[in-house]
Amino acid sequence: MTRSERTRQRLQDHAIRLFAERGFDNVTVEEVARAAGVSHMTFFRNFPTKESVVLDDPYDPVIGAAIARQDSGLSALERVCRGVLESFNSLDESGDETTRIRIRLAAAHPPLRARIWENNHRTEEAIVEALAGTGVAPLEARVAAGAVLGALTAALLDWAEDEDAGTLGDRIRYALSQLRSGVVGSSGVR
Amino acid sequence: MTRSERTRQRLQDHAIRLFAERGFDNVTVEEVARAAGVSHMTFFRNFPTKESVVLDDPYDPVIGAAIARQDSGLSALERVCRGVLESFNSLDESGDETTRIRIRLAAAHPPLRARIWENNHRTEEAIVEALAGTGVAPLEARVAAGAVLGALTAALLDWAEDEDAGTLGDRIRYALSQLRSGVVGSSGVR
DNA sequence: ACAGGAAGTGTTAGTGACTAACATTCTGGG
DNA sequence: CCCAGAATGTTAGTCACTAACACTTCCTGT
Repeated sequence: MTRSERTRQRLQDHAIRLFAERGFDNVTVEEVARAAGVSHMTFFRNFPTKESVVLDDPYDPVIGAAIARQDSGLSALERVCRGVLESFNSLDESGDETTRIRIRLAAAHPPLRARIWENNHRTEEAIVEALAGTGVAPLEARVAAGAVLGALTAALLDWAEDEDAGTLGDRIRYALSQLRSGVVGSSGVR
Repeated sequence: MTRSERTRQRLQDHAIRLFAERGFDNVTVEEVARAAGVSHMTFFRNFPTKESVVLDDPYDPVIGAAIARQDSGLSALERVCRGVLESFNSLDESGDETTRIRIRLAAAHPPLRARIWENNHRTEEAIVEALAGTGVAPLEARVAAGAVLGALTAALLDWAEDEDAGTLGDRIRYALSQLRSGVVGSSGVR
């Protein structure tokens, strides 16, 4: 781990800690930087915005690859579901407790919460690209991605705020299984 | 229309115009305010943020009411779909061209695009409340709402950027019909 | 070990979104 | 016409974020 990477890690750790202690809006970037022993310029060289230090995780390539791997005989929606599930299953199930703190911070703060969708948009693009390789139209891919990410994010935020929820993996599996079966229940009607 | 309402309208019109002409980031709040003949303080008394002047539309109560009206024998997902569709059908199909400009502005600008989800979160809460009245659990309601809003928003953004797309209503109907049928296509597998 | 360039960092000064406080003007009902 | 309350302006401030430039630290090849 290079010195620069350690600085970045230190910045993120102190930031999360201070935000959790005193609230996102009551901590300045200057304070975070000082706590990590650097200047505010170093903060911004490592994180483009104050918000990004909380919402920093690059899952997109993994998800894109998993989706591209799905059987092209399945519907776009089903392939996205399965790809997302596989991606999360491959992560450490024990889960980082820090992840929960970070999601909770975001859930409690509307601007942060909104910005989760900047990450989701990148993931959406990765999904569109993965599906385009097997001939799925962009709009169809986008709608499938939007639905799955919408359900997923709802479950994620709910999980973070719910004190005695189970594991994140369980929550995700539940949300996607609901999405998959949700429409079938009405198939006889109209 | 009171004078205050007219000022607000003038602010929004000039803001959208200037943003469309020169880009969101290249217009200051001060300039918008001057164009509307007021000071920046008046701008912020009418709109909480610079971003909110673009993303201002309160559909939530309409959607909530439409969902509450759905047959409780249907799945949560299906009820949300139908409620959203009914709400949009009841709007003027001719559609405001301004709406398109506003969505296009948001689509092209990541921070704005993200903030669409602050509106969506309000809509989600309205949906959860509407479904709670008929005994649907919050998490189930949230997942259904997230999926439908995710698909809907993807279609909306795609529509705004696509020059020769049809009407917004058609686009929405297409997106939701894809969501409804998307899972069924895989019902035979696994 | 050492020169030298690259990469990381600090300082300073600036822009622009947003807020608080208070003085001023305007508006609508009596 | 008058006056209470709402709408607006002025001023001064905080804080996120950026540009420019000087400085220090690290790494590489010899």
